[in-house]
Amino acid sequence: MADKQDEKKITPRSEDFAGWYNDIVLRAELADYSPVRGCIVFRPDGFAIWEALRDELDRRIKKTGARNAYFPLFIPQSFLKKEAQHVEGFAPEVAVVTHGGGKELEEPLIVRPTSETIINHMFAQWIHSHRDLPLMVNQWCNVVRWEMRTRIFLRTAEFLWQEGHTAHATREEAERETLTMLEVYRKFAEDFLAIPIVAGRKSAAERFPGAEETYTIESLMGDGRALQCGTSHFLGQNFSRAFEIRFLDENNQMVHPWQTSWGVSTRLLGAIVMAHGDDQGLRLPPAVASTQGVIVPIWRKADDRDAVLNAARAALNELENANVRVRLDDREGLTPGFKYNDWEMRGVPLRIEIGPRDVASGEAVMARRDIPGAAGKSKASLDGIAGHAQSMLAEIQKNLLAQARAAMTANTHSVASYARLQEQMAGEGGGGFADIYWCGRAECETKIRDETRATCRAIPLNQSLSPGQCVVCAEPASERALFAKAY
RNA sequence: CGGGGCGUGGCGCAGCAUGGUAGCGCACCUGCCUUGGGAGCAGGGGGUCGGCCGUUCAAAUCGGCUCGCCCCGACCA
Repeated sequence: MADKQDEKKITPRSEDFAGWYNDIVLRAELADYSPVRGCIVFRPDGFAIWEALRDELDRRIKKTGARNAYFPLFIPQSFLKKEAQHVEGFAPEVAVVTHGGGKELEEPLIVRPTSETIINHMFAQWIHSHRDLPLMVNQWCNVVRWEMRTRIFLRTAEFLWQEGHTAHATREEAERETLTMLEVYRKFAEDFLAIPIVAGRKSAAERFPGAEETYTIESLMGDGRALQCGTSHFLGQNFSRAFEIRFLDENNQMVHPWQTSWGVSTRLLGAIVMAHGDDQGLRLPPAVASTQGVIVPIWRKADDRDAVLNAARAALNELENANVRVRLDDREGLTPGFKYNDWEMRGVPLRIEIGPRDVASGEAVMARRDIPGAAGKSKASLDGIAGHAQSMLAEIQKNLLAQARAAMTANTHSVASYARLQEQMAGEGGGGFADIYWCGRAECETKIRDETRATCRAIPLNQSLSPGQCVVCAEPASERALFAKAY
């Protein structure tokens, strides 16, 4: 019997984080492996999360003034080579199409790993005057990067994302745009995905190939490893020079525009799983859950059945009318216990249990996914159930962020010596964030990486600290940086 | 590419040392009975053991080769 139970359970998070993560993704039917190495299938429950996330972010992006467009999947190979750092960064992981229509192509096509090159090629033809600026486009698409090692959602050979590309008349305006989008991402991650974020600058080593500055929203997962959840790049004039984008400014001078690009990907699905999941399975923030609440009817005797189901349907109706995304699990032949476990695995934020006792008392049992076990159960009157559910969902949304933030805070350590840093990063698995003074030099960063496997995740914005000494070389350091082992 | 693990019904595994023609749990189908934390009983269907070659009267089991997957590392969103 114990064996039967164990088989149904997922790998405990504390025992094997990677195994736990894979179990949840597969068992909650978010995604499945595909016949193609490194590529995954997004199953309906997983894709629904992406759709919810995409719809919300799309609204927020459009509010900043960007509009959606679509550029081709294939890019002439020569385009990649136009920007020196860019080609160096991406060439090794690019898929190349050499044949089409039964013939070898005159010039091979690459499958986009990102679209700076082809978009800027088009920008060069669309931008002639300062009146054409700013030009702000965004596209939702797939990209391909031939990664050596893949992890479901976190790093797949093909992934879905949005990439925004903008061109501006002045450096200042482009820099402002970079930070505006970083803030859009930060708020989106925290308010919608309930994932706590550190917003900061990347070190030169971690910068996007071709960018002058890269900013990141970084988070910490349950195993103490950091995950880059989104990036916003200030490209300077690197691409506008490489692709000869020029315009006449107000002074009749021919100049290159200043540019940005920014993106988030389906990696965020992995972030949701890792930031919120527990040993029972997935825990979805109500905002992204396609099913926010599930009603489980319970009856013993046949004559209870109708009364229970009637009450359940009435509740369903009221909740639907209040725009709560709810469903009734009236599957026959399954015990309530099975259904509880099933919906908990799938991450549904709120469960509403209605049995004969509840019908008699005009109540329902509300079970919150964010608080496991009996502690998360309470009663609510069936009359006005929608209001109860809505306020409870709002609390769950807030609480998931609070829980994740508490975990991140508990795993962030201010470290004053190199020995302490090594200690924190020792052993397998993550070590959380090490908040250190760093002089900013690549030598010290490399030393840390080589000796602890931690890398610079972010140099947090808005620091108001007095200068200190680099934990590695003891030279003066004007800023603190967060180092961690990363996904 | 280096290290580790693994390929046997849909899933998880046993069988392999001492070769004899495949078994268990879950899931599935039918019926009865059940439903407040992963129900029970009975009866069913489904695999030729990743692939190839070899040894043998006989291979899931022995030998060789090969393909694939997962995990850890280097690369990266």
